[in-house]
Amino acid sequence: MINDLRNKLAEKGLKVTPQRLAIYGAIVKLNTHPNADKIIESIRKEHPNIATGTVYKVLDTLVENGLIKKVKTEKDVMRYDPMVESHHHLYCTSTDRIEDYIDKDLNNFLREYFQKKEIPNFNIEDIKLHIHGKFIDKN
Amino acid sequence: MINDLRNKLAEKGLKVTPQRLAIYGAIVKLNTHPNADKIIESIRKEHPNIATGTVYKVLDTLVENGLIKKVKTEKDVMRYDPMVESHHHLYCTSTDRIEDYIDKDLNNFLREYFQKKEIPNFNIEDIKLHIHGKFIDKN
DNA sequence: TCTTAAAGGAGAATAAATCTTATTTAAGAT
DNA sequence: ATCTTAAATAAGATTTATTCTCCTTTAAGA
Ligand SMILES: [Mn+2]
Ligand SMILES: [Mn+2]
Ligand SMILES: [Zn+2]
Ligand SMILES: [Zn+2]
Repeated sequence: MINDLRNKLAEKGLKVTPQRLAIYGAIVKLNTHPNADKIIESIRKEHPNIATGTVYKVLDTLVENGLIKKVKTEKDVMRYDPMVESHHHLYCTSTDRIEDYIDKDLNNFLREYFQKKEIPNFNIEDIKLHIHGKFIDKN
Repeated sequence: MINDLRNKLAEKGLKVTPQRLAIYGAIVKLNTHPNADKIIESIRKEHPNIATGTVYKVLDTLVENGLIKKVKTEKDVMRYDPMVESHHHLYCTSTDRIEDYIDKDLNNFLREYFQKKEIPNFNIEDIKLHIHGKFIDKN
């Protein structure tokens, strides 16, 4: 998956740098839709000298090139997602946990639904569900 | 609608202050899911002396008491919504325009859909669609 | 190996939001 | 109508996430 990134960066004419690989690697490894701080914390173990500004810059670059996505939250902090295919999210209403929710059936339904029922004066490009609730696992 | 707020504040044991009325009134009047800055800009015309910190404080209070809602964005800034009944949003992908999307049929479908197809280890409380695309009006 | 534009490091700057403290005020009690 | 008091506000400092500036380093192609 890091090699995927190498290729995608090269394709786009972007330099393959250790910083970019580390940051992308951290987002994938953490697998928790981390924010910049969590990413920095993670990469500093192996690369103690990557600058904070670099992390934000790399995140922007990766987003602009479609290699990661931003995840919206109710807090004043952005989070990042290595899954670039359109999918939905489960938001915990009592913690900051965010998980992926993938549902092809639902996507198909939504596509058909909005093909029939057009929204006046609006051209849909993408639909994401924000599913709010509580995770109920043993811990 | 401002009188609604007076009552709701009183019900909750909160003081009815000019600041709270002005801020809530601005959100309703602007009708554009404004951010704190836009709200401040609007209220300062009539109430030039309301402090910035007060606006944020009041917004928090209103959110905590369910009188307004936060609206998530891809930017590092929170926006606010006077419509507290659960509804969906249209997000413009080229401007910061956000509009309400209300669709009872869709809500009914979603309720049924997720009654049948449960999400493992997750208890749904609310579902919001973020519909991304472009407004196509004449201007 | 050389060249060079792109990228990163360091730290200052900015913008949104929060916090602190003194002052004011809404609202209930007298 | 006045008094009392907890709640709310004003002002401005502070924090936090993010962005910017400027200089140095480096990836990648020649
Ligand atoms: Mn900011
Ligand atoms: Mn911020
Ligand atoms: Zn995701
Ligand atoms: Zn709305």
